[in-house]
Amino acid sequence: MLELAVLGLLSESPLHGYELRARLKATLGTFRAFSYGSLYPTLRRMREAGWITEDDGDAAVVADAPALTGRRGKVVYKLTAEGKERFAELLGEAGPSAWEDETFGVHFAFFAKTDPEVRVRILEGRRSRLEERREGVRVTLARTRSRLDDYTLQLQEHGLESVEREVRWLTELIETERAGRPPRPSTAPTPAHPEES
Amino acid sequence: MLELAVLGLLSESPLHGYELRARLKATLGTFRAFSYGSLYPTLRRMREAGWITEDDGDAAVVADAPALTGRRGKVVYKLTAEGKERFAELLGEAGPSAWEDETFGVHFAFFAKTDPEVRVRILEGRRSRLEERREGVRVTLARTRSRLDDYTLQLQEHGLESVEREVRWLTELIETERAGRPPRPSTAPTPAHPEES
DNA sequence: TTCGTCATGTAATGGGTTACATGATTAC
DNA sequence: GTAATCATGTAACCCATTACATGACGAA
Repeated sequence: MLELAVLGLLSESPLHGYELRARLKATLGTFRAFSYGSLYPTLRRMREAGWITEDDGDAAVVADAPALTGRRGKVVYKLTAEGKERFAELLGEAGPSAWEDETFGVHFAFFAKTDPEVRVRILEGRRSRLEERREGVRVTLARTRSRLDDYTLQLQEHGLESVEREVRWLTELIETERAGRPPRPSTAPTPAHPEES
Repeated sequence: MLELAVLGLLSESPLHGYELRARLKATLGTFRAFSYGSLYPTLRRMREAGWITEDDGDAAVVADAPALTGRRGKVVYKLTAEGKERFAELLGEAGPSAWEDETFGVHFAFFAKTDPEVRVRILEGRRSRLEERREGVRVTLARTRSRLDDYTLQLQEHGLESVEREVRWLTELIETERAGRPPRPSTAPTPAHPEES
């Protein structure tokens, strides 16, 4: 998960850990957040796996002081050839590993670099996943509705509506994909000031 | 998490593990699912903690065959006095542990058994949590919008709308709470047949 | 008699989090 | 010179998952 996200971001430009995390936030939005406690170990593992290397960003600039006692300064990472391969491999996956709750957002975030056919298969896979879930909820809801208290019912229905909303979103995206158009976000330019009461 | 859910369900009636999982699904809906691999160990821990006991459901019925070789038949669990206390304690929590993403749904599911004042504080806590997140996204979105590709943008905006939707939902619930009314779900009785194309 | 579903459980593993420790750089 | 924020990292832990193993029971 984090691995894919890191490969994706580094495929655009070399970055150091701290900056990487900021980009992660900007790229994934509400979908997911990662802490340093998982980012740095992941970077180490990826380095050990040979997918990234340290591209000593400003090492030259401070080339006098460091000498002994392990580095001190930004550690800029960049993709290796194997890393690019690995990224391509992950982008090609069009199974559950790409459309489950925890993973879908990250795959979607790199759709611009994903093969159009893979995109459609992932969108469809996610949609049927959600449709299954929706039907499951509808069935148990129909069976248990009368026994549920107001709050539980409220929770069920809010959940159901969320799923239905995402299904509609996916359907639109799939249609757009089939038409070969890019998904132009038609939304207004996001009001700077919230008008919530 | 699972612990609270189990305490909540057992506070209504004694249940065995398998049934417990079905109720979990019915109660939490789209919010969360648990596997047996976490349910059974949790039940064991809770038994060891003294919160639940085995209320040998139909042990009497099959009282001849079992004898040696550890049980075979349903293991029905029920709350102990300590379990009820623990449940009340968890229901009283009105901090982040009740309104974060992973926990909110479970707490909400047992709102019918939660003190009205605690309910409002949890709803408000969750709402400001989401408002923070919304503002965070709005800010980074305003800063990076032009640099984002269509898909990333699409993801951001879908996420933003989801958050806004939940904020509206919470605001309605809070108003209803303040008015002292129960949250009657006004939605139509859920169409049995999906009319998705 | 065999298939589906009800039912209970364990072992290995995974993928993260929190809290902590440390130090460099920038702005006031 | 000190506070904020940039920057890197580790250790302990948590809460779950997957895959597996086992077995009872009812219906075809």
